[in-house]
Amino acid sequence: MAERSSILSTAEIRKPVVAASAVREFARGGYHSTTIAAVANEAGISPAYVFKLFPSKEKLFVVALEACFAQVVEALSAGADAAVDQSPEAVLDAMGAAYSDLIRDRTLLMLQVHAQSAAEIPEIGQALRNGLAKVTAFAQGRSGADDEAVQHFIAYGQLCHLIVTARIDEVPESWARLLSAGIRHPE
Amino acid sequence: MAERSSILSTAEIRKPVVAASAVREFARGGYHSTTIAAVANEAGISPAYVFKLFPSKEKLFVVALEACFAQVVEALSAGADAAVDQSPEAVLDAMGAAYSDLIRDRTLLMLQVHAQSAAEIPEIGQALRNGLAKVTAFAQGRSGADDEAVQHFIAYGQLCHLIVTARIDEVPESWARLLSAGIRHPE
DNA sequence: CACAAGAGTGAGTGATCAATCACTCTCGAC
DNA sequence: GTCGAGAGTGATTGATCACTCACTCTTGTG
Repeated sequence: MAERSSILSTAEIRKPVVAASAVREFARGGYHSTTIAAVANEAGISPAYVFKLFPSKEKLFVVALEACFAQVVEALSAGADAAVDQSPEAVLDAMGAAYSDLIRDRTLLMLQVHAQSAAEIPEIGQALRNGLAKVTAFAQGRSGADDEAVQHFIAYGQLCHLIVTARIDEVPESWARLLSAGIRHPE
Repeated sequence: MAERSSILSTAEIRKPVVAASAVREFARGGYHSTTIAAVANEAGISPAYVFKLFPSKEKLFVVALEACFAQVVEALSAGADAAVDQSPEAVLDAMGAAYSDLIRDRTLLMLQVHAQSAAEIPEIGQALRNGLAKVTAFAQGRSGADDEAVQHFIAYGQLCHLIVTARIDEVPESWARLLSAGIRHPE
């Protein structure tokens, strides 16, 4: 086989791959009801090896959440670059559209919701705050919008999370259409 | 002892009491990591008797969530009655203040967040949609505000949930102050 | 008193799961 | 070729938990 293609051991190379599996599985089941065996299975390795790569389930969730927020910031950044013009309003708008695209498959959105629910676990709460700090600071710094506009951006992001997790966009009643108005839906 | 003080059996009388214990315990731990034993303990009965009163953990959670949303609507109603005037803006504003008061102790808010995380369980998802339908329809009907204002009301309620669950209001950094600006905090 | 019906529980049971351990296998360096 | 380090796993373990069952206790009624 090719020589070790860098200074990374194969274990170090595998970590992000397993983390990606963890993102998907934790997004499906949440922290408490997702098993290490499920993540291992998704990654094609044995459960025992997951614990060789990560010290605990908690830490694995934290790594998955960090990967999630990194992808979110990356998507916002790409969206901002593609804005029709670089005014604060246009950039925030483009970021919103990019986020809508990103969460089309629900995975990254669900993981954030599950993290919120598990935030009483100190390391998870801290990882959640770190992620939100990155997203909020990036949205403000990149767009140059004022505080109020950024707060509005995040608030409607949270509304979007509610709509998707509760599948409100599949409800035809008027209260549901009211909540979903102007929000892009998955699929 | 006094005669059966109505047509209700003592089991029927106990159900709402146990449901209130379930609200508190599920709010603390979420659906998956809260045990029936914890709820039973909080209610001062045996775990076995919880299953005499409710058929399953799932159903108990649903009943707790229904109780939660009933209290929310009740609080919004009382808040609306106390509005400085009955214009849509003033009524929505008063409802927001009443909601802030209601969730001061985090319990009802956390339960909603945990319900969102457990919404993949069909009965819980349905109960969540039912609760949101009641809250949204009530907010619109009672205030008479237009769709956009009601959507804004719910979106900022969700932002409030994020701030409280992640304890963002305890973070002194600027991104956190930006998100928390103008939102009332617990305690 | 007798007894029926409901209130309430103690002691399980079977399943599940995070975490561990003792192992085997591969492969590059000498 | 042999040695050692890292990759990777199967088999367990100890704990937890939803749910069940067989049982006792109480109380109101005839």
